Amino acid sequence: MRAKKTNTEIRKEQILLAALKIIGLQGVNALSIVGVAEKVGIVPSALYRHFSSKEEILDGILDLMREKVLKNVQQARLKKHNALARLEFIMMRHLALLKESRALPLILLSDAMYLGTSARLSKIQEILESYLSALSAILKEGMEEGSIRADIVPESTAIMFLGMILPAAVLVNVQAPFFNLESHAANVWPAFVRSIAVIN
Amino acid sequence: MRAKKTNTEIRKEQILLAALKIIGLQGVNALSIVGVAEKVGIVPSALYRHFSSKEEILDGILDLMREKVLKNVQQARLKKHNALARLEFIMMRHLALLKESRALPLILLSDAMYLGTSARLSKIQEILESYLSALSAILKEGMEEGSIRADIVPESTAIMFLGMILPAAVLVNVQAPFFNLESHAANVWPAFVRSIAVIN
DNA sequence: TATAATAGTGAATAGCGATTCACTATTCTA
DNA sequence: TAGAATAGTGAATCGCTATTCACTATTATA
Repeated sequence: MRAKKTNTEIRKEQILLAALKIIGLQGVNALSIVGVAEKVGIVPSALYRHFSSKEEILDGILDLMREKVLKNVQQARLKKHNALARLEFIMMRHLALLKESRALPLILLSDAMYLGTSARLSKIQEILESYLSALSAILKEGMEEGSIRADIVPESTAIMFLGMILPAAVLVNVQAPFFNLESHAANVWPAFVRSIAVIN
Repeated sequence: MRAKKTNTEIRKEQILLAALKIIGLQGVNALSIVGVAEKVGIVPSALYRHFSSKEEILDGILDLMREKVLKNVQQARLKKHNALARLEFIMMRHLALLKESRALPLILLSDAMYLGTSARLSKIQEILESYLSALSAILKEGMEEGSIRADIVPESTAIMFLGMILPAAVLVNVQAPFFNLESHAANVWPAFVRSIAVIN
């Protein structure tokens, strides 16, 4: 049966979401045009009405990811009002993101992603850099506030912050249901605080 | 011209090393039988005299990686005699490993790896688990020694330790020559120590 | 409502990559 | 040194996947 004719804007969204689901379940390499089309409910060739190539779909997914990640950072700024609270908020949100879909880490870690066009590599660079520099900015503010030690290196500390999330992502992938994100967060956060906070 | 007839044991090694180089340069997905055969200097079909399938090559590579990683841990036990020194040694060795070849992280993070056979998934689980439990063991010893705080959770701390290395691996891949592993180590290690060491 | 624009279809193509196989050359060993 | 193993070769196959295209159905618009 023929699929209902649907506006490109909507189909584009559907396609990206379908692709995201597939990636979350089976990784970037398992992403195929046929698979995506099936999930959307159209025929593979119809997909080319909305995206001119598979590459373009991957680019679109990266844009989605950028939004999700940076939105968390903005939210932290709005909802929390000191450096440590903001960082904790971001950490919790990111771990939650992991639970919701494994797609994000699979994408950022996939060789398929940064071995494609060089345009895609720079897109990934940009996402990582803006994320890390947002973290650095929060850290610097904390240093000025006096809540964060003056002798840390913000850039490296931002990477350590990532270090609470990335390994969790890997373990979620590998140990599947046995790895407990909540207790990971509960154990790891105080240790991180200890290494950067000023002692009262 | 015909390749010299060479003993299987030697060829197996050559094949695994060639595969490793390709992975380090271009990722797991770029690994092809043709590519490996070319690098070894034989014809693709000849490869099947030594490995019955591509899967078997991937398995072989995992075994290599297990050795490399666990050797570092053993060396640490031999050469250093307290928990913190051992951990620092392992960290430095692993960062050095990253410089030598980007293959290891690309393998452990590749969806291609753990979306293959379930046998391979359990192999990866085993490597990760034995690595993490070796770290935990060192941490526990440190707690008994009195050099490491009694209120940390060894298992989570082991994951945080990984958190110094994994993000570095990603940044090496993404930012290529601009990311400085040495200064990363220099900045990150004292912060880690601060979060786990007993203050004198 | 006529018609232009838009979206969907199915068949065909093209290329790549893993694997098989019959055959040949080389090495080992009895 | 003869013959059995062993390793290498090139051609062929097979399946998978992205992409194209001519055609059709549907929607929007003038």
